[in-house]
Amino acid sequence: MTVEDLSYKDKKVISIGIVSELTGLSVRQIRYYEERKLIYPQRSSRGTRKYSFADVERLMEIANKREDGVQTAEILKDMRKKEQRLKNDQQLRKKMLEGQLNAHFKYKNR
Amino acid sequence: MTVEDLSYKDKKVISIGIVSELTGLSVRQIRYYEERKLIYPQRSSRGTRKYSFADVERLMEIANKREDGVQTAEILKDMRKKEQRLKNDQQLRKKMLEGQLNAHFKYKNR
DNA sequence: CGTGTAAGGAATTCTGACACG
DNA sequence: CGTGTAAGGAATTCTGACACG
Repeated sequence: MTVEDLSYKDKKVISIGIVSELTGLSVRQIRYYEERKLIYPQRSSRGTRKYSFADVERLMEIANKREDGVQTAEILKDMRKKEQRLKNDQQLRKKMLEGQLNAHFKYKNR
Repeated sequence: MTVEDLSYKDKKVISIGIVSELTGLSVRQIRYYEERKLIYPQRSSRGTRKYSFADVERLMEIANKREDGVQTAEILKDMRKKEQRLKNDQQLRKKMLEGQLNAHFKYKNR
């Protein structure tokens, strides 16, 4: 996946009506999930909401959980946990890389 | 690039207003280029045009050529030539692959 | 809590046409 | 040829609120 492709996934260009078609959710539901901090659309100059493909996928996950009876507050907690795990993983990888670099320079410079 | 990423680039989900912002072209210009067969948006259920990121990139190419004074008829010809070259290349590659396979089986089976 | 709906206003989109050149 | 614009209508989007539960 190139940098350009990433920008496709995260570029906020889809209007709420299309998102509704794509996800099967009503526009009312989509706006409500925003109110509950589950999703963050961008606003265009005149105030209409714009979503990315990543947002659409996130909304589909939310829809699945809601169908299983999970409340929005619960979904929010799960998402925050997931993000935390991701951050921890990234820090761990960073630390391991630093360790390798240190070991490398110890051997090389002495 | 995975199959999913391809679908992002080619999925027609962007309304003409956003395309106008993204490309700097007026909606009048975008509709006109469609009239001249340079671009093929999809129509939603109620008739509004929907564009993909690939369409947006194509429109930016068109904009560049128009700035250089190239007429739409000329741009259309160039695009058709380009597509033809692409097809020829693909056929050539296919033929070469077939040749390799033939050579392979000749040695193996006799 | 989560979602539907009617309300009123603003902005978008569509088509066919006239204008300029 | 390529683009702007006014025209009239239809559909979208927005917000705050009431309703149900």
